[in-house]
Amino acid sequence: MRATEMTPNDKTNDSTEQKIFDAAHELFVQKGLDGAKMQEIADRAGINKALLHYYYRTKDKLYEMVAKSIIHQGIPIIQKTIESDLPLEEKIIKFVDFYIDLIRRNPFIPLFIISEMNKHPEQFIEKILPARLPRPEIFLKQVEDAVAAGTIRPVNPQHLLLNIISLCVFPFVARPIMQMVLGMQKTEADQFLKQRKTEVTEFIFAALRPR
Amino acid sequence: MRATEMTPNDKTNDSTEQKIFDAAHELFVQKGLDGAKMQEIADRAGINKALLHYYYRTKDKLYEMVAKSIIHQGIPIIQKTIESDLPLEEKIIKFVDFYIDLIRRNPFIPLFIISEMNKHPEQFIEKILPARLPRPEIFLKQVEDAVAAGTIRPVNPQHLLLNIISLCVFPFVARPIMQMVLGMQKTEADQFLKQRKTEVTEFIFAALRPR
DNA sequence: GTCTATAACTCGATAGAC
DNA sequence: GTCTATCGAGTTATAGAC
Repeated sequence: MRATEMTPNDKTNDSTEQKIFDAAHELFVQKGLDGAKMQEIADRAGINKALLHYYYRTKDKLYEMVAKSIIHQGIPIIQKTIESDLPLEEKIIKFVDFYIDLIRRNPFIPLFIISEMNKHPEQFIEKILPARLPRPEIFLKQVEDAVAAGTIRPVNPQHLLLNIISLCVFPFVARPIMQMVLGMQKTEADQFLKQRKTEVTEFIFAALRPR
Repeated sequence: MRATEMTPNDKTNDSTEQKIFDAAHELFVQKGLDGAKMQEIADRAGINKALLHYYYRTKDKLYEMVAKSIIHQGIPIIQKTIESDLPLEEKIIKFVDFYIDLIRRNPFIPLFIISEMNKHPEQFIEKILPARLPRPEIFLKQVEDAVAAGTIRPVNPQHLLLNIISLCVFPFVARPIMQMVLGMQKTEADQFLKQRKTEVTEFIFAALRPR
């Protein structure tokens, strides 16, 4: 009953423990802690309900592991980019590029994080979030400097960061509504979201162009 | 047991029925259909669990009423603005203004809609969404015309609409994460979000300025 | 390690007194 | 209309055989 002993090659490990974890990952992301049922997780993993408890003891513990892995997966790449010492323009391009790629590969993760954090804030902050989150100070300073140097239009650095993230993340989070309002089918929406990278980058740079 | 007979002056009606509705509203918005419990709703309303069923028969029916009222509350104002024949510039200003006001008054609503729509899509589309959603065609056409006339930079109209909505909505949806990453306290975050209206408007117009 | 069976519990819903 | 008491379905969790 060692849930903590992760084998090195996570990806192609089809041990029972891993199968359970993968099934749980899928269902928790889709339905949240309350919506996902242990029976369904067991079914999807192709094993018996009792085994879930054998490997992970409780639903909460299983959830905790899944949520942690989700959070810890995306953070380093964001962190590396935002905290790097690349020049501002390059940094923005890279950030948008990596971030949208990351979300396209895991489109349900942002909504999972946001809504679970709203529903179970204590649990999330205490048990799941890492000690060290990406620190935006370097980026904010770079923006200030660029404003002072006149290479970009005067903007509040924090609002700018928030704008960039909003433009990257929100369309994926609100995808079902977007499809309805813009009258898109699934494939059209896929196509449309694929264009976001260039569209967002252009939009941001246009907004930063000094007068 | 008439849940449909809403008294005209909804707001200052502290009938039992209304108290239940308000408590349910608060909890469903916060925790969603699965997370909210009837016992908790009863407690918050200061009445007994049995009364919930007396007035609203089932949890699903109660949820349906709450969700409908939420959806139907915001739509007309969005619709009026986006479908109006105001000139493009004014329309964008008004849209951002109304939209951010609406969300500031009901900061949990967008996340509620998005996540419930993801978790219970059939129920939401069939029972809760109104027959007629806001139609963006007029707006999209206006953008095309403005691009053709050279009054704004060439942009894809659909992406522009999505950008505007993203900039308005996302910061409120992701507020807890924003607070953590930017290291803000509640009051600071309030203050910061208050600035979004002008910040977003400026950002959009800067991005649309023709070269 | 994996399964069947079942205990223990949560929660939505109902019965019935007042 | 409102309450107490309780039922019954669905879920998490455990016991125990293999």
